[in-house]
Amino acid sequence: MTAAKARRDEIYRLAATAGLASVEELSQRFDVTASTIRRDLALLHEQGKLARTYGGALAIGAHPEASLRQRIGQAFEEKQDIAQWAATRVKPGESILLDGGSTVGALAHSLQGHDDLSVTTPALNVVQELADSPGVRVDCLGGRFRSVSQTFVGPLAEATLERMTFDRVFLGADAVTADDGICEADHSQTRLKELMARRGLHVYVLADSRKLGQRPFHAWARLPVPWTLVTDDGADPHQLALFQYAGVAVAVVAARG
Amino acid sequence: MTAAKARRDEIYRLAATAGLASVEELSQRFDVTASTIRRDLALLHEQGKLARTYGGALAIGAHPEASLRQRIGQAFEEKQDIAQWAATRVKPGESILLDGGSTVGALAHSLQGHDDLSVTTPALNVVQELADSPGVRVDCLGGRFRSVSQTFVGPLAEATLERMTFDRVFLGADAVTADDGICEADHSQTRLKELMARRGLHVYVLADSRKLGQRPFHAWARLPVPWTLVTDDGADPHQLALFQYAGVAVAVVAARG
DNA sequence: GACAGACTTGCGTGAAACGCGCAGTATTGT
DNA sequence: ACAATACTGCGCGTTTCACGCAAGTCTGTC
Repeated sequence: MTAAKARRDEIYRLAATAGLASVEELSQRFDVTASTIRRDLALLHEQGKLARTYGGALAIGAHPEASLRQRIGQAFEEKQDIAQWAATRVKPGESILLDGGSTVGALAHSLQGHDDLSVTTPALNVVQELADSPGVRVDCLGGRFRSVSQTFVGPLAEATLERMTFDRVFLGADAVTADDGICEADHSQTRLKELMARRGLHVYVLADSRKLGQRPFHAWARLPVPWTLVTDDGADPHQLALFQYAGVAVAVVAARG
Repeated sequence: MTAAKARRDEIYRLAATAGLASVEELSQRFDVTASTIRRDLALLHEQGKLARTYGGALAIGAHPEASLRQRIGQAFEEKQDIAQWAATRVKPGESILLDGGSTVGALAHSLQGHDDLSVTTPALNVVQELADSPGVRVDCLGGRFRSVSQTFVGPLAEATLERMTFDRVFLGADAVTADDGICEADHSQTRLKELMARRGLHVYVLADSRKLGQRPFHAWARLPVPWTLVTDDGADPHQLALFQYAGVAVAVVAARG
């Protein structure tokens, strides 16, 4: 197999896994020029294996929709790595609670095909990622729908949650600080997150490094220690120290996982 | 509905039908500049309704909503008429419960822009139809997700429902008979429908005429009379008489209403 | 081992498509 | 009637693209 063929196969595999791929990323990953990647994509496009987009390509097959949303945030690779680390925490037979957001969505994607797993979530993207995985039971919380985050919030969600507990809870965040916890745009969102955190034995917050120490909004969800921050190795060591000092367990996931 | 919204709906419909659409074609068809089309596509892309390609857009969700969209194709006009009649029943200030399925989905669409309305539903398509209507509060029941019907079912949905009542309940059906009620493929579905029917003052079953008297499956939801059957004027009079004899109110909607 | 032919790659060029901001117009809500 | 919002067209600079050319690589044969 020539290097070119191998690369095309790999591109196809990557695109099918992640849902989409960019010319830029691919050219860096394989250390070839964008021209070459474009020629590869054109070829794969002719073969009907993937669709061409502006600046990249899109898988046609199984899961275009949800994975597409993951890419909307920028730290795609980091989120993928964080998600994969988190997926290794989950053991068969467990009941877990998955929050919304693209990072947790990536985790849901990684959990496809897992066996004997109960997943509960207030997030539509999680539901759709896992809806057709036979070994995974998915229950969705109801409630008022927030279209910006594609999640359910409010009394209905909270009431449902109060009758459930979980082995592990995975939370997303718009931003997170050591002092104040998770930052969101909306109080209904933070309220639900606090409640979610109280319903689990182990609580993980999945946040790529650019979210650390940011304060873009003014609604906060405080989390009772101990909990675990999962982030990537682009994080500022000083920031991480702040979290550790506050009693938070920190897991740093190396890139290229 | 503004021209812009109508155009975007149409673009979405076109793309979903044809599979893809080009900026050039769309701009000619609607007689607007390419910029406008690009903005439309960007918006639809954000909403996750289609994927952007170089020079156009590509329909996605071949899997997730394909079954639903196929059924939308069937008896489309009739469903539209039935939905519009049903929408006139709904008064401001009411709380209503909307089931899943394409006919009730069409009703949800007709309710866009209504004022001071509380809608509860176990169906994803209803949620998404009404998510951005300011005057409509949408609450979704949680539960186990059935991807074929895009609805939530099971104990969680039932438990939530038991703490609510409604002015009007609008049910869909795979088929409906005067003797046995609503026919569905799945017992979890019929169970939920029975419960839904019990929570409302007025119960309507929206079913186009080809569903009347059919028995494609063997799970049945019995409904306590009185309830109202809403169908189109393609219905066999003998069938309608059977319903009336059983104590069911029958509303026949004339085509092109 | 040398050679020819097919394939692949990087680079440069011009064209196409893109996003963005601005200003004018239409629509909506009060 | 008025203000706020949404929409549209246009112009701008930028990004991505397709294509051609020359250099480099791989493959099979003599």
